[in-house]
Amino acid sequence: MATVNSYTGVMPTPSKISLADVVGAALGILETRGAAGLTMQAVAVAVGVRAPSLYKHVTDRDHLLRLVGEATLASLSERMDATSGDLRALAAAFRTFAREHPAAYLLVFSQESQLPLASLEAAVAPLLDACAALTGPDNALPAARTLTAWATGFIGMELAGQFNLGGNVDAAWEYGVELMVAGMGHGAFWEHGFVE
Amino acid sequence: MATVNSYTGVMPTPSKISLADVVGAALGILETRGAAGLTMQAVAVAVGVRAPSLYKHVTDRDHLLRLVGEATLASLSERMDATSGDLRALAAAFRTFAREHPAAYLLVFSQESQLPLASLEAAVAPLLDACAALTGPDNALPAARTLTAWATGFIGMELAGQFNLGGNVDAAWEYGVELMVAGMGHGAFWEHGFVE
DNA sequence: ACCTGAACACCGTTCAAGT
DNA sequence: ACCTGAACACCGTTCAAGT
Repeated sequence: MATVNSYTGVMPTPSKISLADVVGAALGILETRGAAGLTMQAVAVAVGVRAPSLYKHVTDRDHLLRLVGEATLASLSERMDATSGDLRALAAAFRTFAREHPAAYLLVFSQESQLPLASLEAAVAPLLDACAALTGPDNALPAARTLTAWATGFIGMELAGQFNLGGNVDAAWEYGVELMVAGMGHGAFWEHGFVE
Repeated sequence: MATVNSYTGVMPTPSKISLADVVGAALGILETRGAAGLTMQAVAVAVGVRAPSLYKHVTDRDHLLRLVGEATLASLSERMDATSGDLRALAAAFRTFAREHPAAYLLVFSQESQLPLASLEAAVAPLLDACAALTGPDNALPAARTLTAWATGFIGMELAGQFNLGGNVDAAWEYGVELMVAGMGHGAFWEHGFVE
């Protein structure tokens, strides 16, 4: 009895590329050639196919970018979960990931990401927990927003090379971490209460 | 004696558009249609000319974006200088400007800006001074970096609509400001000293 | 000396036609 | 049922030709 493989002349051609292939190739191109180099054409070449064929696996370039972003978030989540849960360790893991995968990081944490917030929050959840542990429940949300704003802002500036005044960038990072930890620890400065 | 204007048939055609016209049109398009809508074609139509003519005034689309960014930084600088110099007021002015001109703000403070750092620093200089007044000279630089990282990160998230957990976003902003002010005021948490 | 039409290279995307 | 070539719309940019 003939196998499917020996019969390709008769059977409908089985697809030689999977969605995982496409996303994987896109991730590789993103890291080596940056976001601008991540063209449908480049992905097609990488997986050994012509550009139009990609639309069998992906509705859009935007769709592909979203899948790449989700894959990136998944590995970031892994990394965060693997830390001790200490706020300093979490912040360090976050920054390390960004420096290792700058283009993928920026894809996720830039304005156009449009990722489902659920996955984004899952990745950052350990950070929020660490904040809540310091502030107590009432100030947990504004504290978490302060921390994530600072971290993403710092990393964005670092990746953009906007820290050109010299000085010790690592020391500035640690200064920020310690300021956050200290401020969240005793919230005496915060008299207004949370709701206006 | 014939004026130049009455003689246009003979004189080399005087340019009907100026660089200021081009930059002004680009600023308008940026605000109304966003960065993606800011095409050379759109600018050309706005100033009443065909796209190739723009290259008489601008070497590149990148060049045009840089000019737009510099114009944006100039008005931001004005705004910052018009405040009292108090750190809370400066931060508020910065955020207000970003919300009034989100596309222009993002053009300047995103990864691809490539603006001369001199003008960028001029715009933020009052912020740095306010930090130095709180921390003293030794910690001024890391403190300023912490503050600008937090502010740009917060605004970036706000403009991207990434604050979807409900709660009071304005309160989170003020929580952050007060945490910064308090932390910079008494730097007791910062034992390491600045240089490692 | 400015402006223009035409052209080029390069995108993303569609679709009828191949196998 | 997947893949392809050809085509389309839309970019930025160049350049010879108009005035």
